[in-house]
Amino acid sequence: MKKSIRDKSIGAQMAIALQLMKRKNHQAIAKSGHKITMEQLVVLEILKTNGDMNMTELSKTVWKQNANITRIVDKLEKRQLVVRKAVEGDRRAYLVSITDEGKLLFKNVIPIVIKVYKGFTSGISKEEEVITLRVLNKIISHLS
Amino acid sequence: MKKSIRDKSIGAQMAIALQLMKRKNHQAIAKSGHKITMEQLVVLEILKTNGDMNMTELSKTVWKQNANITRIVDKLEKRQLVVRKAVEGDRRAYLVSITDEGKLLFKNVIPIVIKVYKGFTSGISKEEEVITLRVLNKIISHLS
DNA sequence: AACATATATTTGTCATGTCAAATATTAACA
DNA sequence: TGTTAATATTTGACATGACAAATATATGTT
Repeated sequence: MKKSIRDKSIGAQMAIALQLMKRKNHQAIAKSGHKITMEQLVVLEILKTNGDMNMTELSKTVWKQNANITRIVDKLEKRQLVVRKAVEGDRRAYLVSITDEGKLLFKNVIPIVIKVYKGFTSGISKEEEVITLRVLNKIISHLS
Repeated sequence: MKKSIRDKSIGAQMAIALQLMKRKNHQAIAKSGHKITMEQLVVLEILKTNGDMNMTELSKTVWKQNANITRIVDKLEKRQLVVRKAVEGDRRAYLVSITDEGKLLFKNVIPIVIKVYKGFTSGISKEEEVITLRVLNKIISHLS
């Protein structure tokens, strides 16, 4: 058997699995008539559970770069799912805050994503899940 | 503990790990003075190990959509790392073929990627690796 | 042969990712 | 206090991802 960067390495399989996963989620969400990307949904969730945040906190929490968060928040704000609120005492920063509309959309879409998730993780034992998470977290800590 | 689509789910951690991994690879390659993306590198490898392929075969092999492969091959061809060769008997298709220059670049870049890979997968036991691969492959098969 | 259908590939549009550079504002220090 | 350094955020240029529609050519059927 030939070794390769693709063939059966954790990195390679992760890339494939993630891509399929995102595609499936996008499709399920679109089919439901909603219009939001997974990335946007994650930002909504973070704001919903953690409360208002500035851009830097937000980008750290979602592990994305500031530039990307800027654009995601732009789109969410255009649809009034979040708002930027001035921070007194620092005119460089502001807080991003989820709106009621944002919360509602999140509430409607999240069951779709959960259903998809359950679908493709079925048949994975508790032990397998624990070990896989441990491995993923090791990788993350090595990389960050 | 609150459950969430991000918090500690395999999907969420995969997304983070993969992103960091790709970033690290890009950085290491750039630092070495070479100029190629991981996606392009994977296409080169596939062509190198599997021989010439048409676009449809190529996209299936790398699990990407045709549209994306078209653009990746465009860029590789512009740098003469691959060439498109006519297929006799079917003027719709052609074969994509890696050039000597492409092989050389691949040979030079691959050690960098392997080194990065070893770095972030260190401390993962054989058993953990096997189980993680099994889980990833289950997910892939559920999704495809 | 003529027309409909299937296959192979590309193109357009938009969302996200990377990096580097630009802005704006605040903090620090000589 | 004035200049420099640090922070917070955005913008620009480019690569990739998704989907749908457009092209071109082959194939199948009547």
